[in-house]
Amino acid sequence: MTQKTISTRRLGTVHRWSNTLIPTLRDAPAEAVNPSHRLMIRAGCIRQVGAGIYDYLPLGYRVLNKVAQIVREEMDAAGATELLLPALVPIELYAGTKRDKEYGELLFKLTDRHGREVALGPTHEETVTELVKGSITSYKQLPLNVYQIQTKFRDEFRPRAGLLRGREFVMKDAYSFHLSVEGAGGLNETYDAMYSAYVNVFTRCGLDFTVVEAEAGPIGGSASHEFMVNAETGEDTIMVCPKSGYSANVEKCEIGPRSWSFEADSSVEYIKHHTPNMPGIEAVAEHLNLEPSRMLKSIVFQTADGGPRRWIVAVVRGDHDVNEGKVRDAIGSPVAIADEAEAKAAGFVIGYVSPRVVCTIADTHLVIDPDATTGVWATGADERDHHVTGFVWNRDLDMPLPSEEAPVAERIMVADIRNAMEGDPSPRDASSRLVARRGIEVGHIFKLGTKYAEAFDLSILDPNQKKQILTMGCYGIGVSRTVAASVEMSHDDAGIIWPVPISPYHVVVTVMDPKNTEHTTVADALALSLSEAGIDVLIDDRKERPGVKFKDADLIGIPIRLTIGNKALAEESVEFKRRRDAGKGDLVPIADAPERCLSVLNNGG
RNA sequence: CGGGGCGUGGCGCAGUUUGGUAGCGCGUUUGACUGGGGGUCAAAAGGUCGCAGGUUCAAAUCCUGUCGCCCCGACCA
Repeated sequence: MTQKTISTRRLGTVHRWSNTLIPTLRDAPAEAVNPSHRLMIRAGCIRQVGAGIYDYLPLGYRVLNKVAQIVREEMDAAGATELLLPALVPIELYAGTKRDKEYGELLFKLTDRHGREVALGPTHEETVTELVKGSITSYKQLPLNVYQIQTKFRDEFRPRAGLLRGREFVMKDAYSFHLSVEGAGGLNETYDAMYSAYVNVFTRCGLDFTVVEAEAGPIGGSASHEFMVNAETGEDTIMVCPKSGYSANVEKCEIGPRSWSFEADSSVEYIKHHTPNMPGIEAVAEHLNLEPSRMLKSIVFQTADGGPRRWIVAVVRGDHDVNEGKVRDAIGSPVAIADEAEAKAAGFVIGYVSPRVVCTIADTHLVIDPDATTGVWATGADERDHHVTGFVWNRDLDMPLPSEEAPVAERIMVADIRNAMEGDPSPRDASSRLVARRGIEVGHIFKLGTKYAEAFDLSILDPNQKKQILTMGCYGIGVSRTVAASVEMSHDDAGIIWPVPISPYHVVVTVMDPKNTEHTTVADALALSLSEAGIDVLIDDRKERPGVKFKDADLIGIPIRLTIGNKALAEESVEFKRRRDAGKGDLVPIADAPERCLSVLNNGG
């Protein structure tokens, strides 16, 4: 008799604590500092192997896989398809886009037995571009969006905070290819689809997050958004307008209109002071006994657009920070901090530069932040070891000054060129002020444009038989970082509190007395019916004291605990407790338990 | 890349100043008692003190070098 095999699928997983590896720790290793790092180690999710290198133990790996699976489903639903790229990438590929230099030390490099140089891929723009170049032959195959979920490598100078900044980490990267930016099949369409997919991913993961406008960064490109998990312990600062909903990375955040003028009391005396070895604002301010906010900070940039070099002196208030991206946007050309030797040769006294250089050094332009206009200032004396006080723009600068009506004068302009700060006017609602919040970047989407396609000459004939360079987008999610971010976002003194969708198990069945067959029988039956409802179950069948099991259950953060003990069994019940509730929970008839679990899990645990 | 700190059983730490045969708590193993929020008692296993060299009769301890790890800053998808 032939036996027919049918495909079956288990809905939920049932594991026994005694059969898996969950080495919980009462104390975290001294070197772990961040909540996610400490708790994930204590909960037996990860172990440190080296700086920025970790083992993923079963518990941690289950969470990682759940996040990855959600990412996968949403990417597939948004029209992207998965593939796998190599971790080992020949160095020539990165040399093609000069990123072997741009990444510099961040790139893990190794030499194989034949002396070839190979990099451990930190990201794969070059690899996919090369792949697509060799495999796409017609514009009819566009648009195309492919992605991979895999380990990436970056030799971070200072890895830290556990999974938040490792040297080896799991990342999803998607790359899209288009004939155009606008229109059907264009970059914008896919970018928007990815944006929605990302919102879905992080919502489904159960995370509290904010989408912010971001700088494109060294990867190149135009528009860019970051997805930030809201957490006090986050490394990134984001600015939010509570009224309009505008939010942006602090590096990108615009500042609303600020009124300004160059009028000031010109009766104050202009005095030169000896300030030996004090190129910094702080020291000078202290020496002259005034606030840094009464000083001007003048940073010398040079244009970096390949054309004839111009000097750009960015002037902000002493307590503010110049934003290079804003300077670039203001003058409409890429800029870089001036080469110190060249700037000195041109006559800049680096460390003691004042706005007056615009009058004395050729090809020099001034960009002034509104907050650095009106008033009487202290600034450099354009002379080594000297500063001046009593600097007044409209008296001490022999050059046409702009006004609010005409913010660009001959070689001087006023523009928003500093980093936003809490309390600054919102750029979207004049009546509102910006608020600063902390976040952890878990996703980033970019419109890359043609940078990589050009570097690899990735072009194709369009319907008009014209050769066209392809336009690209790239979309990353830090999968392992997302896991850590969710712990940063959601934990308490007792341990982790996993969001339901990414929790390693949904229910932990705590068996009070594993030697009591009634206990184990009920536990097994319960686990079975829970798993049939699609619930992942961990049975704590260890011969441990109840206190140990309760503490561990809290530590590893499973959303629901069902306790099986004599007290509840006497009433044909189990004890039901949500992780986020305090106390002992309440009795639920055994037969009703799966229903109850399901309804609580469906409502976010 | 600048500044600081730390390497001693699985984890947390003492011992280093002033050299003298390595200790505590937790955890682990065995037994007994116990049995609903990290229990008690008893017994036991487990460390060439990161590594290498030097000084010394003698080095966890002093000297030199080296490797590793962490924190702050800078930098950074």
